[in-house]
Amino acid sequence: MESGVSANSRLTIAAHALTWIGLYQRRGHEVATSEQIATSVNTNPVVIRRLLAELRKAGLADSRRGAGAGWMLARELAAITLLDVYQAIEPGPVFALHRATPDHECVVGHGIGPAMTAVYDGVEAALRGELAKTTLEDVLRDVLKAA
Amino acid sequence: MESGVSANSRLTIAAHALTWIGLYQRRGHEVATSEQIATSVNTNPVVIRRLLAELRKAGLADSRRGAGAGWMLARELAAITLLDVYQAIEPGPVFALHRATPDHECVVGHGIGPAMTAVYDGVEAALRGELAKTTLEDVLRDVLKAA
DNA sequence: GTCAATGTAACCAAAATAGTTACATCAAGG
DNA sequence: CCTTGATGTAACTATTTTGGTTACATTGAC
Repeated sequence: MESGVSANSRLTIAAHALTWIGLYQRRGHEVATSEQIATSVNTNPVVIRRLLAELRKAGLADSRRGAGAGWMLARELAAITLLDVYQAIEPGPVFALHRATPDHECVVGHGIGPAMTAVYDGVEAALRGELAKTTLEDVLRDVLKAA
Repeated sequence: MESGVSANSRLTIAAHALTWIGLYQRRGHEVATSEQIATSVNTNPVVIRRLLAELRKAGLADSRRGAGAGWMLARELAAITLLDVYQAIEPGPVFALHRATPDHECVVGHGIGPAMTAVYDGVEAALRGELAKTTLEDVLRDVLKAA
């Protein structure tokens, strides 16, 4: 999973799930089930459980088992940024180097890796900085505004 | 190809190829063949030709056919930024929305798409801004410095 | 006309993500 | 203490994307 190519829709689904739980709790419910969330996301409950398990590991969500089981937030929506969510799902790098290692005898083949890595590090930093700007509270506000 | 999820290693390969051509031309050669480039990149010449064809469409590279055929730069390395290359290969978005459309009856399912799209637009803009900072001349300088 | 390269279609392989089924496990509450 | 409704997780399948390969028509300087 750590060598994956892209977070793809995982960040969208994760933000959707957490925002859903947050709104549901705000309406007075204790916990949300993976089935309820899956219905809103339009996917399989197992996909939600797997994703929420990763978010729990990162300290963003929590779950209860047994009767009256379900999911809850581990922090307020306002205390969770999209960067937190992004890092919780451990996406692979946005850009990858060569699949097969280039010819090290060649000057370009030898030096291109480090050169591009430096650039890609800057890109990832910019991406993270941008994601850090938005909290799930911001997302929920936008969501309710659109309704 | 325009609905792809990630540029992945394509930006790396494209930058590698163009830098290689630039250095080769700087050493007095007129054109570079896809086979020479493929050797340095360690891939199949067809992969290089396909990629360079996209770069040609974007006005970054040019090719000659017949005897003495091969590839050349359409602009100086210093006049090509990594953003130019990135846009030339038309990568899919870094983040995707839901694969299956979420439940529009649900408030969150209805509003989450636009909310996340706004965020993702900001991320893409930051990413592009970062890529625009580096030219292939910068890349070549780093490459030669590492040698 | 020869020949070495591009141009491009068609296909195959590999990797990652998403979706599905199945079932063990848990814990509240009767 | 046992029923019940949920989580936890493994195993499998399907889909998508990317990269690699083969094959062959086309080009144009010599």
